[in-house]
Amino acid sequence: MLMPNSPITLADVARLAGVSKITVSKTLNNTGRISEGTRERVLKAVSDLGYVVNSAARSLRGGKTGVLGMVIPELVSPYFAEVARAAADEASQCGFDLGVFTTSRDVTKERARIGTLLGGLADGLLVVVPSGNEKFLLSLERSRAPIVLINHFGVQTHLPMVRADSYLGAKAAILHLLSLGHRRIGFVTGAVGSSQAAERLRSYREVLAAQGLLDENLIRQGNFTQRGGFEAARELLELPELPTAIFAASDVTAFGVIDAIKDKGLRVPDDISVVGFDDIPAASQVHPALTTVRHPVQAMAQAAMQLILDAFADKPVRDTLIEFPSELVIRESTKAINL
Amino acid sequence: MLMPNSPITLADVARLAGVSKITVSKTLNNTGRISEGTRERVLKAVSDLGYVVNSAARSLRGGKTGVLGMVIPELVSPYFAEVARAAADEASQCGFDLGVFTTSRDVTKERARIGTLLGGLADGLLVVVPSGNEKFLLSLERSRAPIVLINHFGVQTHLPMVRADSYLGAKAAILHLLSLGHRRIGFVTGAVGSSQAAERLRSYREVLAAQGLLDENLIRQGNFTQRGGFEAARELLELPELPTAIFAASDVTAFGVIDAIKDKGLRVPDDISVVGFDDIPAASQVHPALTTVRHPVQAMAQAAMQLILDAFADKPVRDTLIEFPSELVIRESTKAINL
DNA sequence: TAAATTTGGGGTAACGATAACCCAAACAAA
DNA sequence: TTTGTTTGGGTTATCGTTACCCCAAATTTA
Repeated sequence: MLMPNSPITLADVARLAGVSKITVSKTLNNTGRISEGTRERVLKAVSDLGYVVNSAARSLRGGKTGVLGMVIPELVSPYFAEVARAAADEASQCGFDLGVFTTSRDVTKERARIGTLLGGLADGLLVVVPSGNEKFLLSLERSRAPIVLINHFGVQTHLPMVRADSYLGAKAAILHLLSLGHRRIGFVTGAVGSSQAAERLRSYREVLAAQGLLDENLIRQGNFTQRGGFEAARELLELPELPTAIFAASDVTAFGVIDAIKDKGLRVPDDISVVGFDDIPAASQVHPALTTVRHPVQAMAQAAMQLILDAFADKPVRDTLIEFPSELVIRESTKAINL
Repeated sequence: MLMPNSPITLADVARLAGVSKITVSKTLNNTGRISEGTRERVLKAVSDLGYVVNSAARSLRGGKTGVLGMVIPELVSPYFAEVARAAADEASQCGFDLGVFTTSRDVTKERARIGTLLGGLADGLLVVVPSGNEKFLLSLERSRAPIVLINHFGVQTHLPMVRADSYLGAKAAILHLLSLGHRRIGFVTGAVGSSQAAERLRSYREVLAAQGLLDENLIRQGNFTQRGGFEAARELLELPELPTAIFAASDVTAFGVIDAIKDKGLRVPDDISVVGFDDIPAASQVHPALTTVRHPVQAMAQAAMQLILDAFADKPVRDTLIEFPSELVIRESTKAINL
């Protein structure tokens, strides 16, 4: 109502309501005894003035801000976006706001961002695949605020972690293709340096090698992008003997693979079956709907939130590792081989 | 090094360095005169202890947190993800961190979130399409922290805004299709209630009506999802006389449309041309690459950041409205009509 | 030599909210 | 009437940082 630059404080509310600051604070936080009449006057004053608590002050005093931070490499990748969404949902359920901060895979930024958040802006932190070195993680372990690592496969740490399995999920996908009669199964890898991508590739190699079906020539480098999948698949499709199925290290990669197959005039799954990984929302919306391996991001987010809450409650969480199995979701992009 | 629960403060650093808190503060902020020797001792102590400034305290004192907040309906939508990415990039360039908060299109949440952020956690706010009512926006206008509205088309406000045009962009797309000889042009709308979707539809109607080509039967309801586009397109493809082109209100919708066309055994663009809207990253990565209307999100983010910086510098920004033209990007999904 | 300036650094208070404690008044019990 | 208890609410101190002001020593200037 007055100056645009006049932040409204407890004192303003107290003055208008004719009580002390403490009474206002107690009213808003439901601590202490307040008579009904006073409570109403206070609430009216709060509403009239449009007062909102200053989280910085509350945090400084030792209280909570009600904000959790999430540090994530990027948002444009559907998988990360989905992880962020799940975490925000869970946080919201638990009465927290989730602020998502991207690092653009830049270690310095990652570190700076986390430092800022820990510096009183957030009550806790969800850190997705930090590339951080050991010293950095050590410094995180010392932090006052609870921290949970998500999908971390790097250096050892005592910080609690939540992970999704990649190895067994990939294995299930390959076994599915084998059971459909496929023998020449191509693979488009994920980005170099991704530990999850490495796990998926390892699984592919081991399962096929065990069957005597491993052909290194059927492995092509992707990068988790659609274009990467497209180009890798195009190479596979120029082989003298075509693969009858292609396993892509991510759903987005699989979309590129499907594009390439269709571009070549072939059909999915009639000519070539395709399996993805992640089960991003789009996977079930494309045509043919994508057979893929689902990372249980919702369950992971739930577990991560629980760890945060446990830490708030001073339960011991150090060295906790919760790993979720991934699950094969069979849709329309895979089919028994044509005889 | 010591207790895990011992946040390190200026006082700790000061003690180790053998100086006062103020000297440490001055050193870190480059204010005041500090001798070279003292500076080095302080910096060493900071590094040894792993000190990070407590942003809450700094904010309370009247300083900046270095964090900007962005409030956005959701993250899973590629368009919003792209807007968030652009904003984060720009913020980063200007030395800020950007925390992204989703509202899940829930007005209460939106309001609560913004309140929290304004309460000392963020120095400024980028608010994307708030569904807020007038009273709420009024309360935002009173805020101490700078706020910029992005793509807001709702109730009037004095808050500075950055927008992307939808009307002219859609017009350019339709004119493009007309110039290619298309006369039966289908339209798949966006979500009900989206002001941008409404603009695009209005443009479609007006341009085609002006040519005497408007056929309400060629308009189908979408919802900005791929499935929505798929189903709407399937309806269009069952018309006795097929459209030769389909304009989708978003790229994601267009992907669904393309799926439906291919599913029907038809080809894009040979049988039916498709145009999207937004130019999300995937648009250029699919095959055929999507002809679409680009929203200049990077430029918008840049303008929004500039407004925030201007507000910091006490320049007047009230009632500023910056509108960016959208731009037709012609790729492979459109083609002259077959004769 | 005395006065003025610079250099380097510290003391104090304040930002806004709240936990812990305290204090009146009103009422009940003995 | 006296003591004890509840009710309703205020006082004080504190979180970590920094703006403002002050002070002592060193150096320069008159």
